[in-house]
Amino acid sequence: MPYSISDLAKEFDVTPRAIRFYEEQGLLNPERRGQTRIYSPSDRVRLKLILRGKRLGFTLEESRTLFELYDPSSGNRRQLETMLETIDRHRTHLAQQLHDIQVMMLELDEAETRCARALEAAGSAENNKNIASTEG
Amino acid sequence: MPYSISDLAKEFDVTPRAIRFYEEQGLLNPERRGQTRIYSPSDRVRLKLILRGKRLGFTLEESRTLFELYDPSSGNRRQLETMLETIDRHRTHLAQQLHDIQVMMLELDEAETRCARALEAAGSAENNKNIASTEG
DNA sequence: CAACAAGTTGACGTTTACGTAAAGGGAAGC
DNA sequence: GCTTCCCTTTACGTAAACGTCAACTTGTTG
Repeated sequence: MPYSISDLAKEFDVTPRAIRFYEEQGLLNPERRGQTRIYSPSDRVRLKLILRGKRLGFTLEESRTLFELYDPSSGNRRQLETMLETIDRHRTHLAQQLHDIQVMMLELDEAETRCARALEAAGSAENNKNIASTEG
Repeated sequence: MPYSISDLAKEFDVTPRAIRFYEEQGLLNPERRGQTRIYSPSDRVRLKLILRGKRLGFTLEESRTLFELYDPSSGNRRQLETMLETIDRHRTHLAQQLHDIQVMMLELDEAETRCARALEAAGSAENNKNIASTEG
């Protein structure tokens, strides 16, 4: 059930150095057996969330504040309101990204069409060359 | 119809320094009147695309290669095939992000619920205090 | 027991994407 | 003509997120 640092590194295709760095930044807190880090399944989930955050362009700092949203019981009224604002900001951000992705996907479709057309043209040109050389 | 650097800077909420940097990296090529940069509407669109790329976590380098996809006529067969691969990579990437966003939106909903509950609890506690102090 | 693999802690290096002066040009207004 | 903007280039500084040694400890395997 527990993982070594290289277990996680291999599974998620990151370096042990990166994982240690996330810990240094306060995003992970694995147990230790002596000096050696021992990662629990929940540490593993955390790492997963960190990497998902990275894929969405979040800084490690942002991911860290997102983690705090998982435990709202520890906050006073003021902190809870800040949390709600944070959630709203992230929602807006995600909605913007969602829109960006959809538009870009359409553009990729168009780009693919243009490329395919250009390849076809190049292909037929090459065919002509081949025909010509075959004819010669 | 043309824009100054500060026009664009204001419109897109970036610094002139950033815009000059994008040019330095080969992403923009505005005309000049003397030394002064003059941006056309298409330069403006380019800047927009750069910033959209940034929102999706692309490096400037990646955005630059994406721009090249807009003009496939200038490529030979080998380059066109590379372009198609690039398009496919980006599609996969965007699909992953799309998924990440959807999952995270659900998680934000849950987090909001937890926060609201915690606030409610804190609120009723405060009410009790108020009642107690009103009662005293 | 020697060697090797895998882990550890510094500590400095690197890339990306700008920020931040410094020093100056050119036109517009008083 | 002087000041005030806005623009310019050059150049060094910086934050984030690791990469890359170096030097060392800790099992474990031949």
